[in-house]
Amino acid sequence: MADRTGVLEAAQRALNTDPAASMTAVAEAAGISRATVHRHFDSREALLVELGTRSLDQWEQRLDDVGVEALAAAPDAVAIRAALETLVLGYVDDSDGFGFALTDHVILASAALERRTQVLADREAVLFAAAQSVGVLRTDLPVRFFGHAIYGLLVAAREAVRVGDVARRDAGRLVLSSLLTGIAQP
Amino acid sequence: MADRTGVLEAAQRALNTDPAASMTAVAEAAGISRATVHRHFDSREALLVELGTRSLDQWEQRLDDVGVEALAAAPDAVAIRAALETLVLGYVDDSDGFGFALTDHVILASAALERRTQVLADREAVLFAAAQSVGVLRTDLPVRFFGHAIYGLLVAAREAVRVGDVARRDAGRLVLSSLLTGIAQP
DNA sequence: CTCATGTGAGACACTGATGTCTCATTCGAA
DNA sequence: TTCGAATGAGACATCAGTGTCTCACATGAG
Repeated sequence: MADRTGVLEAAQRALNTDPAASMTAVAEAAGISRATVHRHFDSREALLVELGTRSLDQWEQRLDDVGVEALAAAPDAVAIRAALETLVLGYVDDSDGFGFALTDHVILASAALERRTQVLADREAVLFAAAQSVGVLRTDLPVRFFGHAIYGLLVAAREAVRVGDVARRDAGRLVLSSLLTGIAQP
Repeated sequence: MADRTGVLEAAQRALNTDPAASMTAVAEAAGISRATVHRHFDSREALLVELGTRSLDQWEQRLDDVGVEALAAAPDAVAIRAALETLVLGYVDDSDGFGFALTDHVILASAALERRTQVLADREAVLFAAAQSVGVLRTDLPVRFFGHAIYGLLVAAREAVRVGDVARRDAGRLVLSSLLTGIAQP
C-alpha cells in the first residue's frame, strides 16, 4: 500500500468517509507513515488535485468510450439515447469512488481542475446538443443545464446511498430514470 | 449590522462566497469586530449550527405553508400536484440564501441538525406518499428517493447559477420541470 | 555479507484559526 | 451631563494541521 496508487486509493477511502481527513488520517488509511505520504505528495493540496485529476480522467474516459464526437457527427436518435444511458450509468459507477470530489471545496477551488472541468463539460454539451437535435433531449431546456442536472442527481444518489435510503445497486436505475423521465407519473 | 441577525446574514453571504470563511471574514462581512461576533456566538460551530437551524426553519415553514398533513389526509391529485410545485419553487428561492448549507460539511456533521433533517424529510415523505397514491408521483421509485432528487437538483441549480450557465430567475422553472418530467423529450 | 534504498518514528518550526481577555472608546438612555 | 452597556482594537494562549528534517532500522539487490 506504500506506492503512489495505494496512497491515492487510501486517500479516496478516507476522504469519502471524512472530506476533511488530514494527512495523518490518510497515512493511517494507507497503513504507512505520514512521512511516506509526503514523499509521494508534496502537499495535501497536491494529493487532492491528483485525486481530482483522476476523477476527471474517468469522466473523460467515459466520454471517449461513448464516442461523443462520432455521435455528434452522425446523429442517430437510438444511438444517442443509448449513449446517454451508458454515460450516466458510468458516472454513477464512478461516483462510488470519487463521490467526495463532487462537493470537495479544495478540489473545486483548483483553477486547473476547473478549467479542465469546463473543457469536459463542453465536450459533453456537444452530445447534449446533438441529442436535442434528434429529439432525444428536450429543446426547451438550455444545453448547459443537462450536465448540471446529472451532477445534481449524482450528488443526490450518493447521499441517498449514504443514509441508507437507496441500495447501491439501485442507484444507477434511479438516477437514470428520474433524470430522463422525471419523478411525476406521466 | 451588529445585532445577532445582522451577523447571521453577513455570515450567510460570506459562506456562500467561501464555505471555509473564517470568523474574521464573517466579522468583516458584517462590518464589526471579531470580538463582537464572538459575543453573539461562542464558537464558529455554534454560528454554523444556528445558520443550519434557520435553513431548516425555512424548510419547515414551506411544509407548513403547503399544508402537508391536510393534503395527505384528504388526497386530491390537483391540489397535491400544485403543492409539490409550490414547495419546490419555494426551496429554490430559499436556496438562494442558504445554498451553502446544502454542502457544508460542518453543518451536515451536526447530530442535532441531522436528526431534525430526518424529521422534516419524514414529513415531506408523507406528502410524497400521498402523491404516489393519487397518481401524481411515480410508484416505481422509492418514496425516500424523491427528497434526495429535489436536494440534488437544488445543488445543481445553485452550481449552474454560480457558473453563469443559468439565470437565477430561470432556476425555479428548470428545477421543477426537469424534476417532474425529466430532461428527455417525451 | 554489504551497501543503498526506502521506511517509520518522531522532533521541530511554522501557520492559520480559534477562543479569551483587557482596556479604551463610543453611544445611548436616564 | 452622566453613567452603564456595547463595541473595537488588539494582545494572548492554544490548538490542529502542515511540511521539513533527522536518525535508526529493515530489506533486498549485488
